[in-house]
Amino acid sequence: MNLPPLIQSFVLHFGEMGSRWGINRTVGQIYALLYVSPRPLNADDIVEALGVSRSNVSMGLRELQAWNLVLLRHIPDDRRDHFTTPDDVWQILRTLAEERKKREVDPTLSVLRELLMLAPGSAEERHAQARMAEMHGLIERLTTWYDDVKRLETERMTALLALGARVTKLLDAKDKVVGLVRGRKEG
Amino acid sequence: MNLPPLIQSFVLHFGEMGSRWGINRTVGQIYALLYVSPRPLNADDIVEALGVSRSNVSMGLRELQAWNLVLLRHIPDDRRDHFTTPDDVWQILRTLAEERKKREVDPTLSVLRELLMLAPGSAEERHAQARMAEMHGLIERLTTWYDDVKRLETERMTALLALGARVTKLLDAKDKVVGLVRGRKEG
DNA sequence: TCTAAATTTCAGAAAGTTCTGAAATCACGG
DNA sequence: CCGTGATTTCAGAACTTTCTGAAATTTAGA
Repeated sequence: MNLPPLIQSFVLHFGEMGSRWGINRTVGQIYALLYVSPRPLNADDIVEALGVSRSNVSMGLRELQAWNLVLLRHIPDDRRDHFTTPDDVWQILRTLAEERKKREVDPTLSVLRELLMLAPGSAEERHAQARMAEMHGLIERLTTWYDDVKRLETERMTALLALGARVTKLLDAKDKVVGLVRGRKEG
Repeated sequence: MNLPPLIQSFVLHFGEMGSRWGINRTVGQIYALLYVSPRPLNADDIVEALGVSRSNVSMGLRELQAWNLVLLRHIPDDRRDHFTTPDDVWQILRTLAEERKKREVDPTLSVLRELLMLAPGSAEERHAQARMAEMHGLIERLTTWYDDVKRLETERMTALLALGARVTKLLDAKDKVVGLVRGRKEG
């Protein structure tokens, strides 16, 4: 590996965290490298920077493309494929959330739905099904909320984040106003 | 493995998903089994239900305890340790979020902070640092929001979820009211 | 304190994954 | 439609993780 110290530390950290994030070391390193690079890199640039085999880089880029985390760019007068990460970190976050949901949540949701359709054959199975229903309900609420919120523009998203838990104060205020209006109409 | 079909499907699914969630097959299966079980189980119950070795169950339970995902219970007149999962699925979700943050996010946040303190040695490093700053800013916003929201009681949490993206309408309404009040005071 | 059941530890076997170099395939310019 | 360079595929080597059975340790009651 042959990189400026600051970048090397960042790349190595992403490599180490890779396994916790469900990707392998090389994939993590490739992503990190592309993320901080000021210009698109081709596969050989990555081979040289990280000191791994050409084929490993090829497989890593393939996986990152499957995750929609890198973009293929073409440089004029250069046949080779070049890669970057999207500039907008919010967009990256959205992509990451979307892909993780697809891989880590959706399959479970669909298994739960299937199992909840079956008739329980015993008290034990009836209890199990009740627990599955609780889990299904929770996940469904969360994903519905997520589907809703993911469509917000970045600006509204940040406004929401900045509000934090104070959002519930707003909720209380709304309830009060609604109460007043009702009172006036009905009274 | 010797389980009613409905429960077996659930347990097998959790085993398969385990690797995507950063836990191993046995750990996933143990958790699933405890989650749907109507009463606390001891290690031998789990060995029998899942058909894995006693020591493997011991290690799995150990890991689940490290994740705070199972509770140790004692049954009167029985020396053996028994295990359950918490009843409240919201509590489970909170625990899961907390643990994942601790393992998957916090280390990166602290590495980013460190690297942002260093003086860049070149234009390349300066650019890299700017990218790291963007990432750091995003993660910090998100974790601050999370720290804020995780303290909400379940009821308020569900209210917030139910509102979904409509929460931003509320935000607009608030801005309008604030504007009105300001206008009155100043005008 | 002693005993026996319960639990944990640990070294090595089994299983799974990541990585490489060599060969195959692809695709562009002539 | 050929030659060259870019890219992908793939079998097996290297490495990592998971799992087991045996031995060691812990624990609760006699």
